[in-house]
Amino acid sequence: MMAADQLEFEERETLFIEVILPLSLAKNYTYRVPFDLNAQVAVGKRVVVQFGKNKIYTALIKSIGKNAPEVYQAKYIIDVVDDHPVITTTQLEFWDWMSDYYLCNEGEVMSAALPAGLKLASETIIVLKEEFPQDGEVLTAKQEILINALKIHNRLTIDQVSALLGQKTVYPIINTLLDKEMVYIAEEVVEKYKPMLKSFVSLHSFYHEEENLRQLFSVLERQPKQMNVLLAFLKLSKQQSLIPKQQLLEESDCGESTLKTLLNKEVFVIEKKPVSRLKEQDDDFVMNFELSETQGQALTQIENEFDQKDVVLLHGVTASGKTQVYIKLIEKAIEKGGQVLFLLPEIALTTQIVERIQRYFGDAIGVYHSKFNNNERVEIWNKVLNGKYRVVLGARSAVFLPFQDLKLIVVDEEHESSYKQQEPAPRYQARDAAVYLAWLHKAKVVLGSATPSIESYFNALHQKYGLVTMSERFGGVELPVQEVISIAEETKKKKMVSYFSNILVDEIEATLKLNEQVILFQNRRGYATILICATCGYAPKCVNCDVSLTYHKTSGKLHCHYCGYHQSSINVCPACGSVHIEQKGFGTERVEEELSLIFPEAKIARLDVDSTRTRNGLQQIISDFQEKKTDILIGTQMVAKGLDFDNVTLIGVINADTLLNYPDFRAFERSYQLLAQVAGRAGRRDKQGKVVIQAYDDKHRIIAQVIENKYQEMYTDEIRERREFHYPPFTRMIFVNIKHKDMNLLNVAAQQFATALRVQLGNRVLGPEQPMVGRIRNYYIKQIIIKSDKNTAITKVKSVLKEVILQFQSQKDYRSAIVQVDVDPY
DNA sequence: TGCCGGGGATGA
DNA sequence: CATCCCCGGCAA
Repeated sequence: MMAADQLEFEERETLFIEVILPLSLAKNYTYRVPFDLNAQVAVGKRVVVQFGKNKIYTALIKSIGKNAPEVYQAKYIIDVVDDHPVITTTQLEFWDWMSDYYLCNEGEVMSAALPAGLKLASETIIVLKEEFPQDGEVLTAKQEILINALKIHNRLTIDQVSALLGQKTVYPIINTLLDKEMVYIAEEVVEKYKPMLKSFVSLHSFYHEEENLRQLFSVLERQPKQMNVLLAFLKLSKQQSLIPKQQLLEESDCGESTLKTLLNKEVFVIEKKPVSRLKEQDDDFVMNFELSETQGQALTQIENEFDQKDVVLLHGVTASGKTQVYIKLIEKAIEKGGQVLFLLPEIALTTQIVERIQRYFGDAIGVYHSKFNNNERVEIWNKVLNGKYRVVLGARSAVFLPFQDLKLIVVDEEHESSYKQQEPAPRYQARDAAVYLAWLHKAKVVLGSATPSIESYFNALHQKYGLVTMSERFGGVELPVQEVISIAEETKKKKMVSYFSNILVDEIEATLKLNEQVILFQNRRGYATILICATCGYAPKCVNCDVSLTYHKTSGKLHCHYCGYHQSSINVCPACGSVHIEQKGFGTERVEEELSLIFPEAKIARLDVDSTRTRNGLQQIISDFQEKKTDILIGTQMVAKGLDFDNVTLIGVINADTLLNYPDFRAFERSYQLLAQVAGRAGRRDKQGKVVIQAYDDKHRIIAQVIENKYQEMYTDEIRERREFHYPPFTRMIFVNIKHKDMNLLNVAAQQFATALRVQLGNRVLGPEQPMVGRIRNYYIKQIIIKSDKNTAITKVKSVLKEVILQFQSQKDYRSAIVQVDVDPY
């Protein structure tokens, strides 16, 4: 028990808190707590602080101390936002690990982890002073514009002013108006999360007295409409405690006006209450199923492995029914009272698997991915925090949710590259992060895939993970018939119609006749990859990046796929004036066009980043295809990722070579996974599917291995090469990208950086070298690769790297260089 | 991240 | 010379 005088002392004690700001800052900052907020501060709560001259942010309390910083005077915090911590201590540990492992700032982790709705930042607004001196003031044209705009809009943000005046520097102008005392500046904190409010109707407390209510009945006898509303209300109130206004109006079949009269008479009162915007699930709907023998065995094996190992790799061929096994595992985990995280590649979250699992687990399940808006994400966050959600289906960022008691993590399609965040920092691999997160919670992990990543399979074979294999397709679904076509030979025999071999065309025709659907895979978007002048060889390039522009016919423009730059297309060569412009290479757009010439009747849709850019584009394309509104779906690798369509019986790969020729040590692994996944989409249930793969290099070993379903053989080949050439999993890789606008300065800087690393790490350091694309968004790029073998402690490598970065950035000339670190860049 | 001040580019 | 833009430094 705390003595009264001690409490007094505590209240008067000055506290200092270390906070994480959601910005890319090298260190955390310390603020001072005013006495009256002492009782409210706690680790994991958010506080409002001023940072910089007048910006206001929400920062997160990381620790609370009693010592004042020695070298500076700490500012006071403005307020404490939360009643209860929104971040658990486990999460803070997880953040710590992430910033440490992936070599980034805690603020960057915080930015990635918190849904935008939980991060408030202030915005500077300019407001007109009410009693500003009228007339008499001589204004410049720009000041005039601004004042006039303010007279209409009352308040403007800095961005709006900037747009209004058409220039970036606006502060000088604003400052002149400040001096004239015509306007003032305010910081407006936008509370980003807004609960959804719904109007509920209740009876005025006066009528809670039975006598009064009886009188009301007699009063309303002559107003049948109002009586209706009252009766409807009483009827509804027997069934439920809260009566939504909307429901009452529907039930009583009356308009707003009748209700309004009753409100004016103070019979009813209206109250607005926050309601969830998440769709509630029917939880009575329980779908029961029995596991097949193979599935049952897999389940038992996984559970047995869990006795020894924390992570189990479930290697199950496509259509082996891994999902049912997951469901049983999830069920058992939540029976024990814990929570479950089910990770899926982003795109798979828009589809059937979600529905299936949602239907099974009812309203104890939450879905979390980037297509949700801010408010919805905050609501999901809170439901995970207070334990209402027992299961969360989510994309990679779901690893940041505030789990209380995680028992199991399932990572489906474990090999998917979309688990790796590329940009911005933290460049984390959600699958690997999940393994660490599970360790924090003492939870178990299942990694599932039909084509496991080389590193996971390696871990399984080397006893780090358990391994469970399902090699039988569920319900005896037959493997698709696969056919490889040599584009070179078919061309020679004149059996190619544009990009399609006769065989593929015939197959498409046959499939459409049966009213079945087709997926065509072409791993390039746009229309033509490049335009090139046949006379002089000139090819239009991006002004910001060192890449050729891709021609998009839909927009009629040349697009840069790296920075988004676009310009109108050319008919005449700007270099030599020739009109012979040739198109080289082709993408999904072109395939779509050519195909519609061959099959003018067929309904064709395209699934790529371009066609799914709009809010519901992706969902629309997928559901149209599912509902058979489209016959043929042409897509980039998006079509391979966890999409299941029952009626698809033909898959065509237009050109497998683009995948195989990709200059990366993972190209073959990726090609195998992609082709196998694409092929796996053909023919489910009772229909045997067909796969047609077109390639110039039709004898490639990867294609043969896909066709013959020889994962192990592919693995053995790959692992041999990885060992020989010192690639992961035999080494760990860290990419250091250094960027600068000045090419010469960059060259010197990168060279020096590499030399500094070599002093301590020797030949583990490779480069600097120019990456495939040597300039993006006007920044030249050099890449240094650190390959550390298994025997070198990676912590040592990282601390050396940190040191070198620090030392590098302390040099005046190099301050403007951007250093980006990517740990495990795959 | 966003603001400030300094220095260089641009232009009437 | 004024105005704008870009860059580097800095914030507790």
